[in-house]
Amino acid sequence: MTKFIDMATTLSVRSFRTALLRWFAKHQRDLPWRHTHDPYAIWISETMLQQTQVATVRSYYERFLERFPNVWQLADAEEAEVLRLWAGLGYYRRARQLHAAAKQICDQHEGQFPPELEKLQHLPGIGRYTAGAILSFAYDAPAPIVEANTSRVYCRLLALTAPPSQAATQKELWTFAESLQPTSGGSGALNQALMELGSLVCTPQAPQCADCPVKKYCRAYAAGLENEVPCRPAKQKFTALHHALIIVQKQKDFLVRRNPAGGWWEGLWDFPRVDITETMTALVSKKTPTERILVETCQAAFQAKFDLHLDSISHVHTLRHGVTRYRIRLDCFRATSLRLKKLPNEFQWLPLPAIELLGLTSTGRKMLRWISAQDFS
DNA sequence: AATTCGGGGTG
DNA sequence: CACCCAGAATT
Repeated sequence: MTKFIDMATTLSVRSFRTALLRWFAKHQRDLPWRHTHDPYAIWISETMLQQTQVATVRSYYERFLERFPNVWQLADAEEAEVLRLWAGLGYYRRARQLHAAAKQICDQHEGQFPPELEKLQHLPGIGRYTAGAILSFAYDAPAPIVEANTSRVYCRLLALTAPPSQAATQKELWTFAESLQPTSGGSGALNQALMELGSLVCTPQAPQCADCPVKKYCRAYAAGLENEVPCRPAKQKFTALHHALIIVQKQKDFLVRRNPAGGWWEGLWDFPRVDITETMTALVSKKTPTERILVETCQAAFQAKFDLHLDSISHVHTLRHGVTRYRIRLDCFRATSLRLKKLPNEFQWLPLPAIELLGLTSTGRKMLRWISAQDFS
């Protein structure tokens, strides 16, 4: 704290805050969660915003609050309904934890958010950042925050060249965030302003230092290091996966499956799919697989995994999508008939309008749109 | 301390 | 395609 003040010419943290807040008052975006001090609404927005961009969250946030206006209604909901409203946002664990936390808040805290950092952090899905956000935005309590935007802003203000992910750097960032907090109100606005600065001016690439209201406090700017700081993590390496998906139709119904516990997309619906990575890499190293090989592999994989025997399969579509460190090639097949002894109960036959209402994975929704455009009938 | 959770928007 | 995102929990 003193380090920063010493560095920042003769001006104090107070002047820093004033300059930042003046800029914020003029340039802040109009975001739906800035119109409320309801800790519940703020909690929903912060959870949705975890690792998810503002533009993506907007519509989800409004729809979710409309469906679950308060913590009691969320606690009383079916998990499937919560997942349905979350479908497409990703990180579905967040939705399940949100639901679990809502139940805890109703059962153990009489529906009130405990206005203490520690108790908030005991709730599933609420870590240090989210707890600080709820406290400062809802109650204007002096709680520091560090997330993607503020982390970058702090790193540049302090000219921290070490990787921000390192534990020691993290500690510095939280200490610095703490040192910026006002003691007599205004934490909420300050934290919002810090994030907004990171989002609009102190951007990851090509930060607009000329327009920065606090450039005179910035060590990176003074040293011409604004493009070097914060240092970037090493490039991610991806693992290639190959999945096969089947579209099976019985009159107006299509076969869909709910992902079981313990795997990816738990609780979300999709068209039946299997992993064929191993077989495919063994069969065709690098070359584009022929349709015949794809079809046979798909057939064998569904037989092995679900004891499903598919007839007359044809390859109809290919999707590519990313899941964290994986890059998945998804080959889609249409099977006109299948034989099986007994359909496991995670499967269902449903018409397209009913499938539309399920909590589908993103690929599930893509496939649904694709099928609707196909004139299968 | 590193890994694992999705998915979409943007250049 | 590469990069990035209002992180948290688990190992």
